[in-house]
Amino acid sequence: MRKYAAARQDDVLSILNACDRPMTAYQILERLQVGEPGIAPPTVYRTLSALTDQGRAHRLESIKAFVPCRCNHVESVPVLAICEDCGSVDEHDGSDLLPSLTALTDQSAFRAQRHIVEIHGQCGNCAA
Amino acid sequence: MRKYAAARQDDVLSILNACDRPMTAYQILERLQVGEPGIAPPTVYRTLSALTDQGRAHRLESIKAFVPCRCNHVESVPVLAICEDCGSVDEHDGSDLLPSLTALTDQSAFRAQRHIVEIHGQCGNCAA
DNA sequence: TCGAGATTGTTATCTTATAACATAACAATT
DNA sequence: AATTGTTATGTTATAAGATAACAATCTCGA
Repeated sequence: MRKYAAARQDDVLSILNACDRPMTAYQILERLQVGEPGIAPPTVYRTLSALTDQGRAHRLESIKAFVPCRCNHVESVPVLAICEDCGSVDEHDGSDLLPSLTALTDQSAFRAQRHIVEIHGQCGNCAA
Repeated sequence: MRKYAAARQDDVLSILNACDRPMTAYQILERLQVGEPGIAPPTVYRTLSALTDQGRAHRLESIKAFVPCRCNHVESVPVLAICEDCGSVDEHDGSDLLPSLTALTDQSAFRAQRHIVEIHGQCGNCAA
């Protein structure tokens, strides 16, 4: 009935990895409930929030969904390209953007902590 | 009872402009209902979606709120800096980011249509 | 004026997310 | 090992955000 956070995080991450599309919190919840019927939304949200804090998963703010991190969790600026046709998501390391971003925020002495960069469009397959 | 889209858009925009913080759709709804009690959520969402399509307002995806555009609606890449302490939002023209962003998406032949750049941190006042 | 098409209003509901509290585990001290 | 304080996890209920589906109204050309 009770499961430690780390184990649950691994479960959720493998659910995310088993899917080639971003998943919403409630889709993940459904999957978890197959094995553990009592799971409730806060458990999923807490787990997802731990995973995103660790950089092991990313939340796609603009579509309210989650993907596993495919970049070794090291980018300072994850860039997520979302295909509006097929729903696939591609992750890039956007560290190169940092100087330009800093130039902008320095204008107003803003101290940046977290960068969100999402791009909507068509992936290579769908645009072809 | 009935009001054309353009007029309603102006109403919503001046509500947004009268507020120095981002507003959620339901906060805007509340304000509208002062003068027009019958207004329902879909009206607000339709109006906001027209405004954001026109570039006259921006949606802050990461905090589910809206701000009026302060940049003459011309930037190809709006950059929104959100202060996590006071909630204020600063808008910048991120057109300079475009070359780097394009370099990333070109790797996978992704065709970008819309860029979302949001930065969380502390504004000049709060960081001081 | 009539009717097709577009716009706007309304109802109801769905999805997403979290507050608030309850319980269980762990750790430190005795 | 019992007591107590602290943190982690589970549970209930509901808040907040968003939209589908349909109804009413307007516009404008024939």
